[in-house]
Amino acid sequence: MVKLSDVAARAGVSVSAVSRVLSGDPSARVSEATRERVRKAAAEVGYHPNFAGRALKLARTDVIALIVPDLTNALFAELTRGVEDAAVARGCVMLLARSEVMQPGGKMFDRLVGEGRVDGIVLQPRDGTDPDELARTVGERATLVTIHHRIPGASSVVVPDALAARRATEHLIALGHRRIGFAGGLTASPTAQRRVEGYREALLEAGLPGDPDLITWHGYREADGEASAAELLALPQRPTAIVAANVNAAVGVLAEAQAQDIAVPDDLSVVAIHDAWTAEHTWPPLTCVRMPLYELGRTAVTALAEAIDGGPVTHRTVDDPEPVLVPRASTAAPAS
Amino acid sequence: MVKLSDVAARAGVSVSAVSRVLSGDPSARVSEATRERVRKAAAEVGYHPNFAGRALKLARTDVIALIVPDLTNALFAELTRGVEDAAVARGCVMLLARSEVMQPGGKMFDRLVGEGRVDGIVLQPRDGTDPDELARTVGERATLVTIHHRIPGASSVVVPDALAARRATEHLIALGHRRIGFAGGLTASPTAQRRVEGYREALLEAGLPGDPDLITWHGYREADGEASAAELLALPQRPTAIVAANVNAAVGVLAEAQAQDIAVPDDLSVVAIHDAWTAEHTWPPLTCVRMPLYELGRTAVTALAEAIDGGPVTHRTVDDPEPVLVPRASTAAPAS
DNA sequence: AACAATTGCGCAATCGTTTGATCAGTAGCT
DNA sequence: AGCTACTGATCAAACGATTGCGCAATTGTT
Repeated sequence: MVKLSDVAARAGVSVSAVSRVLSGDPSARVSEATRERVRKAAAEVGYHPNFAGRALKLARTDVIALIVPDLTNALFAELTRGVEDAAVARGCVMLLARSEVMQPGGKMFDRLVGEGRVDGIVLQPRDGTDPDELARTVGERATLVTIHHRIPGASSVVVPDALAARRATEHLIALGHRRIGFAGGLTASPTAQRRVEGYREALLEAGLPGDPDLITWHGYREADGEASAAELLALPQRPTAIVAANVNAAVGVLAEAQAQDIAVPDDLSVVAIHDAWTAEHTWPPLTCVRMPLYELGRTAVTALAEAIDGGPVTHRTVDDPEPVLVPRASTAAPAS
Repeated sequence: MVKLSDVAARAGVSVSAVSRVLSGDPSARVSEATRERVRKAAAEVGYHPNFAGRALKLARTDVIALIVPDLTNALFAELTRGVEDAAVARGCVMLLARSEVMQPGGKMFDRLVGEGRVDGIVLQPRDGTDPDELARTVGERATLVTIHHRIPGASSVVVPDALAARRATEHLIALGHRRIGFAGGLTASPTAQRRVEGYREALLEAGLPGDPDLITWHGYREADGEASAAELLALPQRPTAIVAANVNAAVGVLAEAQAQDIAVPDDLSVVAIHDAWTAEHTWPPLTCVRMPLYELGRTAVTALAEAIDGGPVTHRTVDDPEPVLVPRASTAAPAS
């Protein structure tokens, strides 16, 4: 591994000079001729600053961790890209981890923050995580930004959930649906709460009755979508359309409809909040409301960087671009 | 951040003694009484060894990187779990990256290995990567284990692709199919080559003719599966069953069949190589051949650890557990 | 021409950990 | 008592990069 002193020897200067030149210290007093020789020498031997030495001296690793509940979820693809792009733009490396193994309070989380392996963490808490307990276990030890959730003492970033649910519902209303079901996440999930709120607003505004039976709280996974659909389709007065709180749940809704021989979209329209490539390949392809997840990731990194630099705790909502409806084949006017 | 000297002061001993006790140095000559005091002090102040200091001294980070083409692919879930479990068992942290941003030869890859951020890398090359070029850009700079591919000079681990394809094909033959299509990956992909080989073996053994028209080479993504299905279903003598080289491609096959109003499994059976939770939620649920991807991940870490410790380059095939057929609803006896 | 200010660069301490060398004290042996 | 052998613990030198400070040499000022 080529080090600073190798470059220094080759350029015929001291290590300090090399360090200053290569790190671009503006207050460094080094002649342009020397700078040139140093840069040339560094390039020739292929110098890269040793990570450990640098981290030790600077007490900074330029690593940020992104912890999500489930890496395989297509929804995290956009988020991950956003976080990674923003991290790279700041010269950081992104360390990605599943929250299953990287539970706050867990051994691995301890290592991450306790051993000073990361400068900060972007965390999407799992559904059902208690915010207060999370705040307690993280405490002062790590710089944290949460997404989709707010916990005391940490910055957070969310997407306009209510607006997205509203757009989805409005789309169905515009098509002529009057009995619209909602397949939501867990009751405890603040995201789910915001979404059902948007759904209710849209109904209210259209002068439609809000039947509580039409709202289910199962969760965000396929199986949860199936359960929601089963519940809604068993209703004496079955809905003609369903807003699913998430693409995965929507896939479950489609599966349950298929299993019950209910044609989509002829007998049942389905619209999902969030978009992902998986939505294009279901049958029928899913109408979605696309959320600014890429920007969510970027914003989270911005918030994290500010917090690391000692900035105040902030709570942001990503509202650009707005949630937008992506019409596909799973929605149509009701049959009747 | 509490450090060694803090623990030492609290226990009333030198830092060296603390270091030796806590790192469990067997050759250390420290009395049991002192050991106890040190451990107690460390626990009381919540000591974690500083990552940077340790890495600097030991020239080892205990971080391994896993680089895959696409994080959102459900197939990587098992692999990732395997790598992570094995890494944790060795006291390592896993850094996960998309190969898109972490291309060997790219800036980020350079930082990873050049700055000494990782001890080694488990890499799944993207389809179409030239092995020789990969070997050249990585060179001596990083300890590497590739999965699914072999490149000169690096250890590798693969799964029994031929056997899996063979099991899938045998399943269809047992159901009574005689005209079986193959929706393969890219021709350049060695994985795809091995799979088509297994497919051919099964046909041969059953005494069925191997029609080259029945083999397509589009790729592993949904769209590729659709293209493969379109090609196969347009054949004058259409196959009654298709072996898809991968779950995602199989989803594409299902979508294309739906689009053409071809009923699965009544008019067309579909079996996918690999299993993933997504396969349970397609319509109809996909019959799959489950591959030992978790073990692939574990084995890759074992191979990497050996290579890091200076062991020889090895090439392994994970053959325990064997590929096993998971029957679901997408396969049945042919209609005729 | 004398002095101050500035430029260009190197010295050496520092970050936290590990580890070979060292040293004082005690026990064992003759 | 005199010697060796061992025990229990400390000292100090690394690892590689950063940075405040100091020291010449040069330039600028009067």
